[in-house]
Amino acid sequence: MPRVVPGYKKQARETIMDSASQLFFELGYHGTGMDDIASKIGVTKGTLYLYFRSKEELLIETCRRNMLLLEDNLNNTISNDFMDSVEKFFKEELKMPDYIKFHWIFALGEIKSNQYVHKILTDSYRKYIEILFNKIEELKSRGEIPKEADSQSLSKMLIAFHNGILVSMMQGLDENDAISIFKAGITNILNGSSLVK
Amino acid sequence: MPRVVPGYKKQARETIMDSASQLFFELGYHGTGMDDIASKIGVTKGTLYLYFRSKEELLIETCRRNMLLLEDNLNNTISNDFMDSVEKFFKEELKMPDYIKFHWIFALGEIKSNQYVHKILTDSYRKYIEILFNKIEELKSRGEIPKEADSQSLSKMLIAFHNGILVSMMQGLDENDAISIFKAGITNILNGSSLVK
Amino acid sequence: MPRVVPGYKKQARETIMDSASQLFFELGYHGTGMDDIASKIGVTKGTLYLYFRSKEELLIETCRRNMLLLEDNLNNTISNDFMDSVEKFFKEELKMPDYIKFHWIFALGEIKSNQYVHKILTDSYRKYIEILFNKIEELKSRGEIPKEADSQSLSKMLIAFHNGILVSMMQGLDENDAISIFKAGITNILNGSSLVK
Amino acid sequence: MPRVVPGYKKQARETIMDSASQLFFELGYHGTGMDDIASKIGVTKGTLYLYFRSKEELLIETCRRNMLLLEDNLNNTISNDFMDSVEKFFKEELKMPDYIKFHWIFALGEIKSNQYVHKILTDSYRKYIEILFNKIEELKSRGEIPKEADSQSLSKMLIAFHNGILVSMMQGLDENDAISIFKAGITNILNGSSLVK
DNA sequence: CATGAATGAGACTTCATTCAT
DNA sequence: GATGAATGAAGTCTCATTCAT
Repeated sequence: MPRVVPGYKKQARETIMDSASQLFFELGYHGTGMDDIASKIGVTKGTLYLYFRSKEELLIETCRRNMLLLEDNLNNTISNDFMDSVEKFFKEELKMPDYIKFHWIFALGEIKSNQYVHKILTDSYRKYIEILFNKIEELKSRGEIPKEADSQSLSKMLIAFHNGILVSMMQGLDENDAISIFKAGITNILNGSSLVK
Repeated sequence: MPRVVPGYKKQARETIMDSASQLFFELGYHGTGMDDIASKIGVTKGTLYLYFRSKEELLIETCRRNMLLLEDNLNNTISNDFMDSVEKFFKEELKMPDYIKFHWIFALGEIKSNQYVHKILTDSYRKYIEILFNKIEELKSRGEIPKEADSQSLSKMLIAFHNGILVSMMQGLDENDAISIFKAGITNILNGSSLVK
Repeated sequence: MPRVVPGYKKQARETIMDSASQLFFELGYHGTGMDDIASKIGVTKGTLYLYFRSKEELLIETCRRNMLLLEDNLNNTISNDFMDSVEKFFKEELKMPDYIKFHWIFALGEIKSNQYVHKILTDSYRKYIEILFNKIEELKSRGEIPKEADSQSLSKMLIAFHNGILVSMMQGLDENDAISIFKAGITNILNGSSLVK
Repeated sequence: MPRVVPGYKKQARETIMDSASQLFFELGYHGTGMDDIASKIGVTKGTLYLYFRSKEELLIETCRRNMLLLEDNLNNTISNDFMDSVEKFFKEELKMPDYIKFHWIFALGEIKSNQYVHKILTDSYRKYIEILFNKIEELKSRGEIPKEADSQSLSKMLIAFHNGILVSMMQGLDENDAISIFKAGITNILNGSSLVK
């Protein structure tokens, strides 16, 4: 690890979190040793403790960072042309490495046993709802979605559908299928939006 | 534990799998000790090894059994009136204890590191697709769904949406919301089915 | 196990000791489980405790019995024609199953940690010396061995040589070689007996 | 344990092997716990695993090292005056701690159940034969042993006799007796060597 | 007489964490 | 800042022994 560099500490933390992310995703949190994380980036175990107080802190920080990366993608890609931007959003997401884009699926395994992970995931869920809610309201005001539609419910449906597709990918759904049913599903959900009371 | 009872051994295995299921779900696979599983049902560690060769075997058998319980619910509730039965299916599912209905979410955490869990989950995915595919073909033949709809894609969308809702519940979506958006979403997806090429 | 037979209990103990002997020899004392011993003869673990108070008792009794079998062979084969009888003795010994003829080699591994095994082996050593001592004195009185020879030392040499050959067999010496060097060695030792002061 | 010393790791391994050797000899391999080995040298169990991957590796390395120590003694003491050097060899051997000089006797207990121990012991046997064979051929060429003697057989006899005496010592033969019959026996075997066909 | 379910102590091994260097 | 030796608690699994049936 290089040092005496401004922001060095921050960079080192990132490097460690990358390593941890990948391994947590592949081996699970408990299945991953501090040794594994360290040797993957060519340092020794002890070094990790210079940057993170404990393995749990590393988990939490990693979790938080990865959720932010995913949210960033939503914020960066969503635009006025909704259908266009959902496609762009999803394609960008699929370009991310598995250990980022599927990160929250791994994290769900820790949600019951770690209050911090729990908070990160539920907060994130609320944030997604909020972002989509606002977008949908905007679409309503532009007349692209009927005013009677329930924006709350629509947001939740869109999120559920999106997450469900990622889960399906882990169970064998291939990427091209994922993209095509993602677009079709989103369209159907929005088209049928007047039905939601 | 009573003994010298016909089917006793099978019953004992079930008891152990119930205990394991709950704890795996709450603490994660690696976070759960054989001690925990044993003492939850009032026996000692050693006893578990009379019924399962190893902790991994216990994981796999538990996984397999729980997936079957979920599939059973689908098979038992699906009927001619599709919209009626999806509602029934989902309500029955929600009645199951968390450690059963959310079981596969926990299992996803092991999917990368255990080939048997991987197979169970991917096989299950394929089975769900097949069941829904057949049902949809039937609906098509009865004219309830346009013939142009792609049954494969529709099945995958329905599954993704369903799974996504369960994931959302773990992130804070409440049960009543879940039911109402489940019904609405399924309706929308099916109504828009003609759009899927 | 058949029962209601006179001497049944004795017979059952023999059967168990045979099983134990073989396994102790193949897997070592600690490497052998009560389960292994029991299942080899088609009974369950619990049964063994009807015949032996503990695994240690089983070890000791097995040890004692096997040493007696080996001594019996010496007593049965030794006769007036010494050179003839040593050959007969050795050939008979080689016919015994490995777990009997090499038994004491296995037992040496327990000699330091079990006082009873220790006593059995040292007693046996003294008995062998005594038997050979008497035989050699007899040979001396018949003039077949010079009177100046030290019968004690000769006995010890013969025993050492014999045991050393069995040890060599476990290290790869083949049976035919064993027989030929056994005869030659015994001859040489006796021939040179006048040299022992 | 001191550290950051050149060769520290090697030294630590030696210390551990010494501890293991003694305990294996006294309590047997299975009778010895990693705890015992560790606490004898004032470290904790975990430390052992920094130097040996497993208990079995520790056994094998210990076995190998001890056999080498014994071979070294043979190589270091054998010289032109054969009778003189056999005595020196044996006296040096007797000076070694019990857990070294009797090590192979303990190891024989594992020979049937561990292929590596098996190989170490059989290889060692072959090496001893080779060393002695060469020495005897040399003695023949110097006319100290009749040319008709079979060097192979003689080597095997000498080894058997030597090993048999060590076995006898474990069964109660005292050291002085051992030395005197060792010398006498070797002499007799060599003197009678012309008889071996 | 025989079983086999259950035990519980103890085995080997791993691993997050600490700390002297 | 980084190391790596050491720890000790905890994990999985085994096994001699007991006892109700």
